[in-house]
Amino acid sequence: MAPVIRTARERAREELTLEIKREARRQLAVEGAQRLSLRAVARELGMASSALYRYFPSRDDLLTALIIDAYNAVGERAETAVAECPADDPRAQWRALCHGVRAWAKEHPHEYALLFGTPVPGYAAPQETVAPAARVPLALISVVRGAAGRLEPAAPVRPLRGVLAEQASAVAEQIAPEVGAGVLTRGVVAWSQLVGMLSFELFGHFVGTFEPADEFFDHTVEEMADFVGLP
Amino acid sequence: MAPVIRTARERAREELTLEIKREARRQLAVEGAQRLSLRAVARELGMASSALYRYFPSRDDLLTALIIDAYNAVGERAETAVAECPADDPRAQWRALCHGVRAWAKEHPHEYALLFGTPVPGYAAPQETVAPAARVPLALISVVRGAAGRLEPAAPVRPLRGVLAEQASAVAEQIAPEVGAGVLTRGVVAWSQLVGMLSFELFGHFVGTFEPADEFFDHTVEEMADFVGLP
DNA sequence: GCCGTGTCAAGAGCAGTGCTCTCGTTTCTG
DNA sequence: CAGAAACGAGAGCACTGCTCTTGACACGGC
Repeated sequence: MAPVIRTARERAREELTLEIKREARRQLAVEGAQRLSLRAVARELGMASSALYRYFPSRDDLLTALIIDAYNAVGERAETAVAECPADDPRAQWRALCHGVRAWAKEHPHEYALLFGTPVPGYAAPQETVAPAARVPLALISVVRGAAGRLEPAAPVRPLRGVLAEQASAVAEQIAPEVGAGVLTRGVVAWSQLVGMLSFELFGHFVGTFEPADEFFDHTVEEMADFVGLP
Repeated sequence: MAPVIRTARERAREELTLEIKREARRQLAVEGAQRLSLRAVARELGMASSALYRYFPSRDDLLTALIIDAYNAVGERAETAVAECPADDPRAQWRALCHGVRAWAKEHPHEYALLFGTPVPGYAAPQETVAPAARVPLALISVVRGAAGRLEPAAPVRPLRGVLAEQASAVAEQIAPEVGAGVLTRGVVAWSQLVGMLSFELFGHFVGTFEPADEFFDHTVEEMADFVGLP
């Protein structure tokens, strides 16, 4: 594909792009996306702030790059967590996935907030983010898929109706044709529950009640596995 | 308590404080918290920006005031939704509460983001926000409480252990002694699921799959009612 | 080897921000 | 009524994202 060796200029460009992202990520981790400043990044790198615009046309573009990297980071974490489990133990995979995502979120709270908190710019969710963003939910569905045929939801799944039935079937057909639309929908419910729970924990909504939330998290992961019907 | 008629100055102060909040809320609704600007508020009100600091010592304080108002708004919405249902129909109350919260969130997406999205300032969650913030979850628990004795979780509740058992018992004792710690914990799970689902919808994580999310929402509300065991 | 072309960093500058301080004026209170 | 407290306005500081221009450097074709 792309040649391994390009001109010195292009190599320098690539290197500087990485350097900028690295420093931006550092500042993001410390101060949060809100206070991420292009000028501060440039200052830290010893370059003029205007020079930075040769690499990222705007602050939002830099943030978008960080968002994509973050999605890929948490996505890879989820995928490897699943891969490290026995292939015939969906429940262990589920556990590992949830705990992996939580560990990543607690290590990078500001990046988590960037992904699942308030969208920063003018609602611009560029197309190139959707693939990385789908990695975690896809990994989650793949776990359910691996349990197809052995799924035993503790409570009967309510039948889907109307538009929802179509939506769920369309998604199931594309991603996990082996599992029924009802169970797949439960997987989505569990995914949104996971994110809601993590947001509560990281954004401070548990203070004074379920903080620290470690055991609450463990318990809920188990309950949601029951909910989906993982063996 | 406080005298009904104070000096003209105090009345003007109160009125201007409301006016400032009103204009700030207007800008918040249009632009989002990110772009809320003290100077723009002052400009719109025809006053010097410095004068505004006589009423709110900092931008974060103004935001905190808006946060409290928003918590109270959604809290009241949830409470009236419950109150308008038959007292002996917990499931209808649950439905009304969830749909009321969602309706409020869709009417005021930026205020929702202010409450449940990324925390804005340096993690400052002042003490005076916790009471308003608790109104929705308290209303939710009150619904479960009203069903005490008739609760029939479709799936058996996993026993709580260790720290979680203590946390849940402490909360239950203070709020809903009639319901067991296990069911109460399921209520908290449902609450976090509700917020996660709303965040997904409002922050654009459902585009291309479960958008529009109306029927998904309806379905999930029922499933979570089953999960908690509401009759 | 050279030289035009295009890329690059840097500086100045614009419009905007939160916030502070000072300075007269107005309003309340003892 | 006089002193005190509260008030609005203005200037100013340090900062932001972003644009435009200028001059230097590296690159590829001749």
